[in-house]
Amino acid sequence: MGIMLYNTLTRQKEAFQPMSGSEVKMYVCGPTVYNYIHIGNARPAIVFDMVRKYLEYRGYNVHYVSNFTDVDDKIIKAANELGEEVPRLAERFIEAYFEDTGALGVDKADLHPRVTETMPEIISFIKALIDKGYAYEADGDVYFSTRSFSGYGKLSSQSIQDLQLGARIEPGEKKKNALDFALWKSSKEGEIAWESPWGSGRPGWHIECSAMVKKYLGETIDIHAGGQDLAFPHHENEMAQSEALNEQEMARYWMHNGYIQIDNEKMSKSLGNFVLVHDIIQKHSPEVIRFFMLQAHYRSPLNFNEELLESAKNSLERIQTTVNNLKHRRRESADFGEAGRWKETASKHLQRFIREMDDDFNSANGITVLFDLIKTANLYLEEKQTSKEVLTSFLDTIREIGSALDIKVETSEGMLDEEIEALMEERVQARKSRNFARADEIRDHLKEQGIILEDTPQGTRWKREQS
RNA sequence: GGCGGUAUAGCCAAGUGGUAAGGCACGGGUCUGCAAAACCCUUAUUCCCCGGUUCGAAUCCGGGUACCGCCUCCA
Repeated sequence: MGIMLYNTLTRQKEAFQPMSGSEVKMYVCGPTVYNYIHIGNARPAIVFDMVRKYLEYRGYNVHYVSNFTDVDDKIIKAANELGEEVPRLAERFIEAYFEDTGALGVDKADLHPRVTETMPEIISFIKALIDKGYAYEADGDVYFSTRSFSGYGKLSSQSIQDLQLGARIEPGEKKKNALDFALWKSSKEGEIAWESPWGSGRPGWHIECSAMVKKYLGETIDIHAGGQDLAFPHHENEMAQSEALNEQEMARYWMHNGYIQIDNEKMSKSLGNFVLVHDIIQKHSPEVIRFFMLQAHYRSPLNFNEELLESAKNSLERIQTTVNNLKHRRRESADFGEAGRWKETASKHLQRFIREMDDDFNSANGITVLFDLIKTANLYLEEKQTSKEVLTSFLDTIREIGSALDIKVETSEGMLDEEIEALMEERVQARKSRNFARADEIRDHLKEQGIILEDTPQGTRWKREQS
């Protein structure tokens, strides 16, 4: 049946059908780089990375572009406060972004265009909008005239009249209509600026994405994604600009992820509950954070706090433990019993996983299937005789699902050093001679070093304790 | 005021007409030299409330309530 996805534009699930065969053009709005990213920024990074990887898993070739807003009011403000040059500050936080999202298992996009490197395209985009009568200059600023674009409001399903009520004109703005928005802003004395036909200034916020999408992916793309709050005004405005100029649909599918809350409250500076990824990964492993995020559907609101992370850690460990136990059993057991009724089990689970994920990237249900498989594998491990073939099918399937979601289903084994191996051997002898005091002493000693021993009918297995 | 989202066990979270997935935590049991891991049992007669439609609703309709978000360059 193929992939179904929820399209914000039509407010329903639709069959996913890219424009050209298996090629998918996907654009995700990236961060404004003036600080470390917080946990709310991490969600779109993670969920759309998941979407991308799942599409690839399903055989699509994804062209993935995500921008950096590396010049805007907030960056200028932050730079002033720190007494740092804008480009240096932006560069610093771009590096931090890659570091943080990389830890969370987010792959780099194929391209990460920056505003400052897209200036010629932005300027000609604006010029073309003025020429077509969709934008006007006012004293060095350029505004998009929302009234001139008939489709304005269709993404957020609001009428111009309703929007008008909430809109206002800030002091100093020279727009004709409160709903108009800046394409180009003239610079103040001493501010970082670029030359343009309207004098020196910098781009407005929304125009960069329109220019970048067109430059790097084309006039129409398949998927345009971002946080829910970007739907209005950011995406609405992007869409208006692009469709006014190109006279064709900007994106076929619009995807928006739900918000993250901290203890059921909005994360905001005034509440002082900002959680930076940079900080939280000092205390909780980034793999757990990714797993936690994917345990909820991407469009649902998601509450975040450390207890929830702790619980997610235990859940993930259940998977890792089973993988470890499967590996141990396959290694230690000389059994090659009949596969029997277990033979098809893993592949059936894999089919279920695909069915769930095909339904609007429901990673929550995908992970449930993984747990069902874990349960089945654990039951199989209770059998006296196990077949290597079945053990391998369980292991391979768990790994396949793990890699489709890019969650960490197995812990790194590392090498045991000689001292530890010697102690384990000594303990085997101690247990044989029923010297349990010594055996327990060794087990406790190793536990202090993060090595956990478990005795099974197939011998002693070990695993490293997770941080 | 306009637009939108969410309300399911102690906690998290699936489930859009067919009789409540899964995970975490808790309790009991099996296994074990003891543990650990695992398995088994137990844990929501019920899905925010009130009406309605239906043979049948957490799921559809009407009306409420609560919380959250957007309309303020905040993902």
